[in-house]
Amino acid sequence: MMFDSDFSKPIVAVDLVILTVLDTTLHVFLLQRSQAPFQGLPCLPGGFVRTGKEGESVEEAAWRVLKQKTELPLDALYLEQLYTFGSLERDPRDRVISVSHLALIRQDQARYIAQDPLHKGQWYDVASILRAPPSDLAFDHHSILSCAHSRIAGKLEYTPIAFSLVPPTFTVSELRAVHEAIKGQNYDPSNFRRRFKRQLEDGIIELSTGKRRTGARPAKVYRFSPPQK
Amino acid sequence: MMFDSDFSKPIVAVDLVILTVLDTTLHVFLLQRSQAPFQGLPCLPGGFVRTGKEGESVEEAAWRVLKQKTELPLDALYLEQLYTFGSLERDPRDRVISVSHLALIRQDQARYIAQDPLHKGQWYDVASILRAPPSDLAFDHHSILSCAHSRIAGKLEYTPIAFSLVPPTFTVSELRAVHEAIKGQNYDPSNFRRRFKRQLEDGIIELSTGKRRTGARPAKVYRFSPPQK
DNA sequence: TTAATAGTGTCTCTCAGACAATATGCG
DNA sequence: CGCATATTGTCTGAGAGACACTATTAA
Repeated sequence: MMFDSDFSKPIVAVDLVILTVLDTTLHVFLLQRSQAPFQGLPCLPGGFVRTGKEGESVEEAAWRVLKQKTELPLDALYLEQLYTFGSLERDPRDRVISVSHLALIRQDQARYIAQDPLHKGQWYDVASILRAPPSDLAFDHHSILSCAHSRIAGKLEYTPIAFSLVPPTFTVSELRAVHEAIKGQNYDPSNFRRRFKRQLEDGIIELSTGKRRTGARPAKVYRFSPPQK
Repeated sequence: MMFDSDFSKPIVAVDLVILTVLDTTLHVFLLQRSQAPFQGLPCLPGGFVRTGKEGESVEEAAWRVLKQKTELPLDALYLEQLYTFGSLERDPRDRVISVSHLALIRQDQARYIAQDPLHKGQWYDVASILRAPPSDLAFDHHSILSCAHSRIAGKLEYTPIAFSLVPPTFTVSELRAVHEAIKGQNYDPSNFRRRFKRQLEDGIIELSTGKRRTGARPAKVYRFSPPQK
């Protein structure tokens, strides 16, 4: 029977594009490959999907890899599936199909990433990497990163995805800075504020207490409204 | 070495959501399962991704399955990857991860689907199936279909995806009928025409020759502008 | 002639971009 | 005080929805 043949069994992996906004620019978390192929090159954190008795779903695999390779606080993390990369030559060793994922983490939580001495995890500027030759990253990870960047830039327009990249309370400027980091362009503070206010009226956001100073003048602090019952 | 272990090898399949607009409503092409599990239930056409010497990419697998299970004219077909379904229980027999795809075919080409006597391929009304219990389709194919429907409805707003569902030349009404079939709602003919005209001015569409009668009065016929050099 | 669709025009509302103007805190 | 950012307000143009109105054909 077809199911017993190894013929139909490539390896399935998950790869993670973990993004955060550091110092007004979008950054991605990459490890350094400790062995061939692509030894020494940066690569996305990834791992194989487990099957058999200890089997896990693809989504569970993504969470597990996140936990094992980053030590990030999982409850502060946004995760969604991105795209499945399945070309024949993407791994020179063996046939590997990779289900890529997009993960978002707030700047104030991004520090907790483990500094695994073997892999030397590190945050890289996304724009620089995307400008550089694809071969600066291992495997087809340049394509995956590019795909992730397109996805988040697109979703920014019509979903509250930016909220995953900002602290629990935030000023209008802070939220705007996140948008600017992702889109790589500046927004008019006045016009951005107007869109922001609509979300306030819609009950998506609400005023918090206190003020915070990012620029010259302290600004009002907001938070996301708790989910409606 | 990790790569030799069967531990990391689920089966990878592709499943196809093939959509067309028949008689003003959105339809999906389904086969009837000839054996257990889910014997007799409708299911999406699918197949396993080949590895090894005759290996193929995930995308190639999708095209191959399309060819083998439908006999549709491939050059008249739009295809894009949708989402990867990877829960543990989605196939009761074995661990199968499915990379689902969305395919679109014009009504006038949709007739050529093979009537494989074993599987009884057939077009089903999408809205009815989505309204019915998920268990009316085999496996998790109800979820996959639902995902495909969301995708095409979303893309309709900001991409020229509807052009894949209309003949090479078409009237404004015909294009509008496609939009209405996908969204399940009617559009004001006047307002729809205005959006259409903008695409004309932008050079996306151009006037063709002749007229065509769908309603009482023959209408002008348009076509997509050939891609810019 | 009439029914039905093709096609045009208008009014209003929302929203985005550009940009002027005022407010407030810090050094 | 004076600078930088916060915050408010105004003007304009693009585009969507509602809807009135005219044009053209088949029956």
